[in-house]
Amino acid sequence: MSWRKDQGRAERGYHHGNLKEALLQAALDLISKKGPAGFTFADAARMAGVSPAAPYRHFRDRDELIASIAQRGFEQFESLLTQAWDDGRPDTVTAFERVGKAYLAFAREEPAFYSAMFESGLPPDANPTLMAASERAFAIIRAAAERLAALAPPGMPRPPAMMMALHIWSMSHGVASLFGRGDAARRKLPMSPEDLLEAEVLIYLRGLGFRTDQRPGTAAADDKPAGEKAGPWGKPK
Amino acid sequence: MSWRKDQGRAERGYHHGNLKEALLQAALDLISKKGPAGFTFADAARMAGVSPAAPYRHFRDRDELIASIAQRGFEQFESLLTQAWDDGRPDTVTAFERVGKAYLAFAREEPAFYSAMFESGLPPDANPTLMAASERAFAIIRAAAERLAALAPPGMPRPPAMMMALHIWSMSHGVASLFGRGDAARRKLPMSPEDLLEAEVLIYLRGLGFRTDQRPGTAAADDKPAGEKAGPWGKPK
DNA sequence: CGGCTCATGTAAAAGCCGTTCACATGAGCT
DNA sequence: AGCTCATGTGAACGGCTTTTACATGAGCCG
Repeated sequence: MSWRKDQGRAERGYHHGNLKEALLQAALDLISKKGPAGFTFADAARMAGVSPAAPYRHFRDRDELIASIAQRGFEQFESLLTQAWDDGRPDTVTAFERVGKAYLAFAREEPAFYSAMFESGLPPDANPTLMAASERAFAIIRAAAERLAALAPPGMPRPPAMMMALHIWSMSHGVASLFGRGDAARRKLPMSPEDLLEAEVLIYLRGLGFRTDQRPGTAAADDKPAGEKAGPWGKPK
Repeated sequence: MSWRKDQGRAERGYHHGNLKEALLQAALDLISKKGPAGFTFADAARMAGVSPAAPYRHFRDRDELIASIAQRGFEQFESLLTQAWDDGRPDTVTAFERVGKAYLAFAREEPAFYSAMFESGLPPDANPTLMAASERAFAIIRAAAERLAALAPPGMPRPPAMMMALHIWSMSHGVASLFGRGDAARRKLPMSPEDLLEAEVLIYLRGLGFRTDQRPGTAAADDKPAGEKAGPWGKPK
């Protein structure tokens, strides 16, 4: 936390100087505490130390603020996924799993962003730039699926890469939204969401012909027989 | 639509006679139109033709109304899933897929229920009876997973049935909540959500050692070699 | 430096919603 | 017939969203 005049409380001229940013920050705080429904425009204004009408100089209405947050969320999300994917290093499957973990980490650590992005109830077609940001983030998953598809054993029937990407996305989102957030969490689970998703993805990949019992440092050496070993699921704890 | 005094408009004594039910109906209408956030208590009262204070004779507050709807939703959901599962007839895998389709059908055809159940932002621990209803619905999926697990080829590593159930649930919920509702739908898709989920589940099951290229009328005959055939994905349309 | 202008903030008000409270009504029982 | 209590009403409070007219002062131009 480090704006110029802290918390907008004390000496602050007629003009705030950084209100737009302050409102976005305040909204993030409030959404993470009370969900996107519980957040109010007036609260954000109060938290920034301005009158309830001030935010309208920066956002057409409450929805536009939420959309801005969602947009910013998708950008951070894209950057996080890009980093996790790391262009498929050290090997495709490892990187792919890292993407799944990054997905859950984002949902867990940035619940406010995640809610704004996926649970705000905004019409996705209304905001072209928002939809574009969302698609850029999905493009990472899609690119990863593409690489994965190219690597799948031949002779197996194989779905289009787009479909694989959608599958992975739906698994990740399903786990995240049912079990993802620790704080105002949804349901209780005999294991961590991360473990749940990892096992799910590994089984799915095995269904595509990948051998997932263990992975070497590089993709090239990845061709041992299917294992009779432990599998991706630990003890239920 | 068939209450006693239609729409509460015309001659209606001081007492409504069926207000609780009318409010639930009205709320369902409104939620399906504007989402659980856009729904207002006052609107429901107006639609039932009573004063804004009347609903408080039947629900402690707005949240309790939504919780009632979620509860009712879980009950219908449970009944639908039970019917779809049909105790595993004619064979386990077929019945299992039917459950997945029923899941999506519910999300699509009862978006108001689905929203109230999964997207209302209600604290799930606050309503013990609601949570119980939710768990009864999940128990169907869990029972189906149990049967499926028993059928999985031995020699394969196999996750606990509970985990399988959670996997299936997360896939279904992920697809439903990302692509499920046709009306105020979320994202565009090159295929139907049903096809997407079916392929996803089939690949997952194959990852557990099931042969899913084609299914016979009964589970007993289900032991042909893995197919090199078309697979669960059609043309992308 | 003086003055203009326009982005940015304020105050006030209208309209809506959730919620509460005292009060009205009349359905059903005795 | 009369009582009672569940059910509905009206009015009121505070809070939220959004609009409108007005205030402020930062940045620019001469």
